[in-house]
Amino acid sequence: MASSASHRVSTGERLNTAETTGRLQQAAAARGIRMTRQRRVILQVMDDAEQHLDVDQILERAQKIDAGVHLVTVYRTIDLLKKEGLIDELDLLHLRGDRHYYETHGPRDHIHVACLRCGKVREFESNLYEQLKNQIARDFHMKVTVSRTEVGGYCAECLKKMNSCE
Amino acid sequence: MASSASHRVSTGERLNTAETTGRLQQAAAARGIRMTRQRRVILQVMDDAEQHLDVDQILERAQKIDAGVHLVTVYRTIDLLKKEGLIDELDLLHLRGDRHYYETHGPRDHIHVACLRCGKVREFESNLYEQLKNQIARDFHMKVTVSRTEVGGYCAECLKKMNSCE
DNA sequence: ATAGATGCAAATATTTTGCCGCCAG
DNA sequence: CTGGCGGCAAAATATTTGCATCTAT
Repeated sequence: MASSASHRVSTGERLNTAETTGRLQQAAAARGIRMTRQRRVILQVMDDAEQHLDVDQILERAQKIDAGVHLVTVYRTIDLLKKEGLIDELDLLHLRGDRHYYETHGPRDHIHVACLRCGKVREFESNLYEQLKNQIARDFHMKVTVSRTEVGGYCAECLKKMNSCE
Repeated sequence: MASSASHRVSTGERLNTAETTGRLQQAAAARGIRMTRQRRVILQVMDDAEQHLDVDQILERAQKIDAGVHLVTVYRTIDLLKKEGLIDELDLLHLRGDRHYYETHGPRDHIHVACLRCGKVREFESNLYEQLKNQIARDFHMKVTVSRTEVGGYCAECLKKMNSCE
């Protein structure tokens, strides 16, 4: 949908303190995933993303690094990474249509908390969440491998505005 | 679509102990939602559903009651109910493509727990979940209105099979 | 009476697939 | 070398919209 403006696009200048290759790239290499030019770019985009991205954003950023990256390849690479469990898929409660968002799978699960009015999305970690997943695993005797929690509501600022104006 | 057989479709004979009209229908009436023939049917389908349904399943069931229900109307009615907060939308971790599923918004939130191998989906309620949402509301000073948690993994049966065979 | 709902068809949006030439290992 | 990968176009899926007509209130 070519969002055009309002979003800062970092084309990858955030360097980690110790590494030139990001976590995703290393993880992929460790699993023996064939490393092509396009995949390297897409992995770098994901590694450098400061937040979840949708497919078009991934494509856009990838093409800034290397114009020869095709949308289809983004889809195929995302599929691969999803299957390998290296990235997570979100839809943020369909705040903006049925777009999907992706982010690297960090060491700890977090919850996405979205404001239904201003659209701001924040992340939340909690021991309670870990406990909850453990409870499910125990109660159902199952092995939990993925989980996704998205919470919507109205943030403090929007609540204030809604009270004063509306 | 349009699978002729194999699915039991209860065309609405499950009577509640005290009411003839389901909770959704009542809630909709209470909000002054204009009640058309089609909407009545769709609400009944949702009320009678023993589990989450996707759009095609809703259409299929609705048409068994009244053939003159159009897919577009199902979409529009779902939108309406979503906006009114009367139904919840799920995607069950995209287990089966990007289909969306809908269910009436019960008095208490529950978590959907899906087996990634056999596809079985179970529901889970927990006080921990309520606590978690409260924690988010407190920490962010926000009013939480919707939440969705979906957990995936391997159920006890599948774990057994995977150990013995594979 | 009339605002709002529905049906239908066509438009959009999103994701997947077939096929073939190309490249990493 | 060779099997997997990427590009391209086209298909498949999913959802939304314009408009004329109909209907609940």
